[in-house]
Amino acid sequence: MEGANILVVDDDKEIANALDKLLTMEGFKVMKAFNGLEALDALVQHDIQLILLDVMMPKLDGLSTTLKIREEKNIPIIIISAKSEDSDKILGLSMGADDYITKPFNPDELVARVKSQLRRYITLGNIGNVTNDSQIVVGGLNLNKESKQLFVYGNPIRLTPTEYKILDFLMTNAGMVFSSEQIYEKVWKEPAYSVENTVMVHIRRIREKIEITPKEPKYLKVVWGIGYKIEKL
Amino acid sequence: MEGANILVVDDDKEIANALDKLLTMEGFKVMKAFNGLEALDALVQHDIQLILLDVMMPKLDGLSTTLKIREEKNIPIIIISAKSEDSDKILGLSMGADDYITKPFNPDELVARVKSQLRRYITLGNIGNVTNDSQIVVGGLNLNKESKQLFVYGNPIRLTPTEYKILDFLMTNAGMVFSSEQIYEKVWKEPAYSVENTVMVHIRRIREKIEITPKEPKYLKVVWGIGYKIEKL
DNA sequence: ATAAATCTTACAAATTTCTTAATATACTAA
DNA sequence: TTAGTATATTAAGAAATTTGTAAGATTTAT
Repeated sequence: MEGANILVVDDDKEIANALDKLLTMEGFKVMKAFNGLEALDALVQHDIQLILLDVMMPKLDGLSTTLKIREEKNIPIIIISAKSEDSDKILGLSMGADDYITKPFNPDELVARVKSQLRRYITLGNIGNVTNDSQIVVGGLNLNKESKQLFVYGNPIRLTPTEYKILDFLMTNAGMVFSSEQIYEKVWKEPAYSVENTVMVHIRRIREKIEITPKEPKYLKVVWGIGYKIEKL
Repeated sequence: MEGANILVVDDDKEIANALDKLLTMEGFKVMKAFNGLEALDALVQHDIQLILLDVMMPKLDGLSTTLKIREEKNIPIIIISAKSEDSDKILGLSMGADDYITKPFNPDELVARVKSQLRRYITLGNIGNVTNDSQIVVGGLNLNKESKQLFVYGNPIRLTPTEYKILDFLMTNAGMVFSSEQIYEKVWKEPAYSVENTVMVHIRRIREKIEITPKEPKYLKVVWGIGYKIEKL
């Protein structure tokens, strides 16, 4: 955690400098940006592990910046703001921020919250360039495209290569429904001449692994909200 | 995220019930406990994804409970407390809590913070029982024991079962050096009768995968600081 | 009740992983 | 340097896993 790169974004240079000093003393490496655009730029240029983001800034404000960042990256964002009204906090958090601190803040509390966020981020093994699209979450399923690893409510499930490819396809197109031919052509990348039930069997095995309960909604046509259908469409 | 199990811990039953109602309305499943001991019990009994924890409670207070939980689990902990003094917040956060909310709280902000924590936790693919020692980091190697996934400088490497077991053993005992017999007995859990070079071959493949450079430090005796030695010890 | 769609099961083919063994290279000590 | 031992490499067959096929069972819709 020592040595983590923190980006401080605030148009008020005094505050930015104060934060810089504070965090540097704690052993972090600090970079500064003075508006949202600069922040976005810094993010692509450098390997940053946490962002402290002011709300009111010229060019691109903190909330919009948060939205932009979340399109790309998943790093912890702490919003710092003079607005202490609850509605602002809620707005900030719902836009993807991880914490919201109001000015004036207690320096020690800020440091504590920074460390808390970093601990979570780092503990979960995600320092680095984890972009948002490196994994797909649908319901209780979480497919990590990097490691080709599936989690079902947190429990790791070992997928065979084809099983992975099928789930990947279905999850990236969650909500849509496909015929087995469509799945076959997408996954095997070759025309499905005969209507074998190869895809079906794979689906069956996937269901078994992720424990689609075979009781209540018998005769399922989907895999947990992920489209799948055998008959022609 | 809908349907996540939340444990509410507060000895004040009115507050506990209010939180229950609030969170249930948001679509969460809520369980209640009325002191720290009950909370710890609930955690082993049920699959809980987030804890809301009061500080002042009989039997085992919130801070001590936080410490206890962190010995075992890594789930998000939000402390709710009447004490709004900064020192308390800092204490709570440094003990491993993920957020700290003071009473009286705005219900919407609380919900927003709960969702924020869950989003982070779930996004990172870790709903469930992620214990703190779920991964080992040695040098550029990062072995996730939960997902049995190896990362070499962030790049995921697919390990076969035996390769995983060997690396797991070597990395959990990083720094120590073992004979191939020792490794064999630990990993295969059966006595190494003959001195085959099975282990050696596996080590070879692991090295190949993690790209131990075969040039410079030729005739290696270690795998990146991880002990391994063939000759008898 | 019948037909179509979906599911289940079992087995054989294909592929991957593991073990063995034979051989090669590097180190160590006399 | 040379013999002896430790470590590496490679190849090939055995074992285990993954994949594809097909035949039959169940569910749904008509």
